[in-house]
Amino acid sequence: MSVQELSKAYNPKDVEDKWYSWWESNHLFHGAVNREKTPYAMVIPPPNITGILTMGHVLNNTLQDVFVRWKRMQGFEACWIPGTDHAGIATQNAVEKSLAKEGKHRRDLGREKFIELVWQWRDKYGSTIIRQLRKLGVSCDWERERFTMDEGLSNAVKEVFIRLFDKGLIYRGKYIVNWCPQHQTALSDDEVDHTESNGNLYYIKYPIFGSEEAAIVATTRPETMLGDTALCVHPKDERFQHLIGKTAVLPIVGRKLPIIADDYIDLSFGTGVMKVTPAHDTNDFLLSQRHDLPQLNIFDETAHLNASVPKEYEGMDRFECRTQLVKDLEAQHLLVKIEPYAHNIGKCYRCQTVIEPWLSDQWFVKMKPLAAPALRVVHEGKVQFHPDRWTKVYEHWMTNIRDWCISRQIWWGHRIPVYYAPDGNYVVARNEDEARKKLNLAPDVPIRQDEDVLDTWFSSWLWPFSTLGWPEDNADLHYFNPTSTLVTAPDIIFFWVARMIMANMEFMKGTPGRDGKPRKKDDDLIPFRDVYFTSIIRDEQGRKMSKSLGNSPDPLDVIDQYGADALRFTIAYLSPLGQDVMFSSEKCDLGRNFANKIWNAGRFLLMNKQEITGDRNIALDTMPADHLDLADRWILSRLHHAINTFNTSLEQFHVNEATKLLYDFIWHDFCDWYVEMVKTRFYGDEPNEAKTAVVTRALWIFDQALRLMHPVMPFISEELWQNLSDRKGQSLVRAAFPEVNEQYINQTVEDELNFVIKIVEAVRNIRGELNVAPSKQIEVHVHLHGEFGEKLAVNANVVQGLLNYIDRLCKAKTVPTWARASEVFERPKASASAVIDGTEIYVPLVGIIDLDAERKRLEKEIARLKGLIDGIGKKLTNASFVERAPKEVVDKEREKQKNMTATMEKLIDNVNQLG
RNA sequence: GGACGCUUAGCUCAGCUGGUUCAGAGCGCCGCCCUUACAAGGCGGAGGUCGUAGGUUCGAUCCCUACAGCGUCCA
Repeated sequence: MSVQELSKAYNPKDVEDKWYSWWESNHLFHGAVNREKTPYAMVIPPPNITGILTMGHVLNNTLQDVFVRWKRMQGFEACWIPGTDHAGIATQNAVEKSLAKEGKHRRDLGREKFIELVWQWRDKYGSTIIRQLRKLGVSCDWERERFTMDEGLSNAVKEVFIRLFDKGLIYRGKYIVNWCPQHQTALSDDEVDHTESNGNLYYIKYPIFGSEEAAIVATTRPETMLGDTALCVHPKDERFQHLIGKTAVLPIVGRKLPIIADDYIDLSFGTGVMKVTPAHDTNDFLLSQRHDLPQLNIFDETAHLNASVPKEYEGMDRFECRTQLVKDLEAQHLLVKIEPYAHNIGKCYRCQTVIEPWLSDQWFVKMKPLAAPALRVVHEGKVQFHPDRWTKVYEHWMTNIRDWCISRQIWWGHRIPVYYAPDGNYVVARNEDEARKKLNLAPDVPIRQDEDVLDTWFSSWLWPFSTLGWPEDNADLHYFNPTSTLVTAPDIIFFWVARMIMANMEFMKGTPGRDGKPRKKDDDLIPFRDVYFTSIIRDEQGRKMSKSLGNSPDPLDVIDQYGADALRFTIAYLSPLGQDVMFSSEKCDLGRNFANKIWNAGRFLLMNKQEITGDRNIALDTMPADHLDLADRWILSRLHHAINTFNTSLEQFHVNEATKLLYDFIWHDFCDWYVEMVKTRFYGDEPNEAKTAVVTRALWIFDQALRLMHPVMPFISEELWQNLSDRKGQSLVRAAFPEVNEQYINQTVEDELNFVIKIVEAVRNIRGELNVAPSKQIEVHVHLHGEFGEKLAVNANVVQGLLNYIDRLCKAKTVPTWARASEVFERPKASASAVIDGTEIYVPLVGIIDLDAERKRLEKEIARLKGLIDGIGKKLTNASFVERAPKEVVDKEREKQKNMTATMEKLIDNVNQLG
């Protein structure tokens, strides 16, 4: 492997696709039952087939990949199951839209033909996002890819419906849905656009039965009064205590309405008396359930008034009716006033028709019994949320859980497995034959399957086990479920996370676990142990990234421009646990520059390997332990710190910390200091055998660094790793992750090298501040004093080694002087100076030095020290500090005071010496 | 209206359960350098009374309370 192959700048395009297809074709991401290993499984939050890759997906999937690659390298049997979700309404809309272009409606085709068309659409466009994910480098087990409409997953859905139905947990009932009278379908909440619009607030008189009094009610939708079945006030509202329990008379209609009390009422809105229209307002509907009120539907599916209203309004359009009704109320002097009022109106996001909350027949799941165990496992910490605060949100929702409306009036999705006989009897069955048997129907009697399909979430809540083959019993399911970590966005904590916990706990009961025995305990029934809630990606102005704003950069463009590793690194670096992220593609400079730095560090080491060893292949299995010096021991100590911190950070789900650590370790410790120090030895006069040890060790450490960074930056790390040594077909994907060896962590060594670093920085500061040209060779007198100076001074060889480093890093010639009694020390004239941990350095610069500049520089430092010393002095003269603070703290302050004072005094001497 | 989160350098953010010369990093800015890995780079430097007001403590960016601003979820 020759260095000529490495270009001067890193070019991700040369390496990314190449390695990805190599990894994939070698099945390196595949996980399989392996009793020797502990499984680490994850399921992907299935993106929907209409989607394209967004920055949210980038964050989410980068994090998952970091975790799964890390665990895989640590020797776990890692398995990350990918797949997609059929997204009922969104997909149906996409296909209907293209049909509309041909001037057709789905009803023109009929259900079967239409669904065929959706499948064609799915085959054509449904894998876009999956292809895009590969560009990001994610190590999904593609051999296990699933789709929520697959046969297996469809069977799971059917099985679950039947089991819940048989258990009495699924029922049919009335529910308010978002109804689009134009499309004549229910819409999900997120398909309704809420826009502020200017309407009116109508104040209407409702006479109290058997009294002269009237209650005044404010409403934005007077026409719905025809469906009123009660009036409601707040139980603590003093104004209306006397009305509670009485009866009001509905104007125009004459129906008697009970007056009830409920603390749902907003005391400050309108008059404080609310009309209750259960069939046409969601909150009123819930109120009617609590108070057992009738629910009167006054609209048909096109939002025209039906037969349950007085004859003169029947057949009217809802808005026409409003106008007429207002006129009629006015005529009867029942209209008090009309005020302009701005409020939110829900409109169909496709046709902008005003949504009608509409009462209709729907299927429900009873949630309370399912919620109890799911609440318990989170409460007891068996499933842990990160950040932890989501636990509270979850508990609140779960304790107030409502039944789940699972039916949708669309065609694309899992059709509800309910069959009706002509007499209206119905059964739940896996297919028509079974239904006939259950209903006891002859083959020639017509039978009808329910028209509705199930909510898409009704298939995705089964994801952690349906993807593993359930309801078929198999080893994968036993081994990989429960999975380990789920990474997802917090906005679907209720839709998805909570329901997965419920489903897993309900349906895994009795399934054999890892030990082969039927599962009973909560620990075996949970779907995952940890849930990581990701940040929300915003643009630089803090707005959510959204399709309609068009403010989201296309991740593929970003990858094209910066490389996948740079994007991954940057997004991980920018995403603290639980905080939103302000992203813009320019921020990927950070990751790209880092990748380039890594690349060039590798290039440099390879060049020197070639130079020193004559391009011999070097095995990097073990750390060469010969010819170690302080710098070597230092970088080893730093490396093992880094491994330790990386692991701890990821264990705590602090991915951004792990990422920062990589950056600091590689850029600063390794490149800025270690590599610069190693150059001294590469270009020095040590025997070649020693140089070989040095370069091999540097390569070995770099090899460790590549392993460390691989979970975050898989492409560049693999490329360099392959170049470092002959890997004989092995991949970094499955190489061993570095392990901490405490032996290498050595604080004394770090302190000693930090002493050298501080000297170098002091000399550089002198050069910079006094404008000494970088090319100018200078002399540095180092007068070894103080803790480190005196310790180091014991061994002249060690001192010389360190001074060589200083020479190289400062472009200087150091002159050591010893602070021994026997040595007479003469301070060099006209020198710039500094004091580091008691050791003094002098840079004699006759003729170059600007004495005023040096005086200013020293005085600034003296002033800084004086400020610190004064601060400490104040503390130490404070009797209560000395008495109450722990002794170590007080001692430390005394020590600091002593050292700083000594340093300051030396500097003052130096200023005086300048003349 | 309820719950939660955030506010630190010009910008984006670290600071992980009060005390390390604690006030930091990256970008941007200023100065000097194409020094034989890297100008996507190196070296040096200037920028902040840690949102406001109180409180606890010997000691507060950190803990408590209130307030202001921003944001999310629920109603």
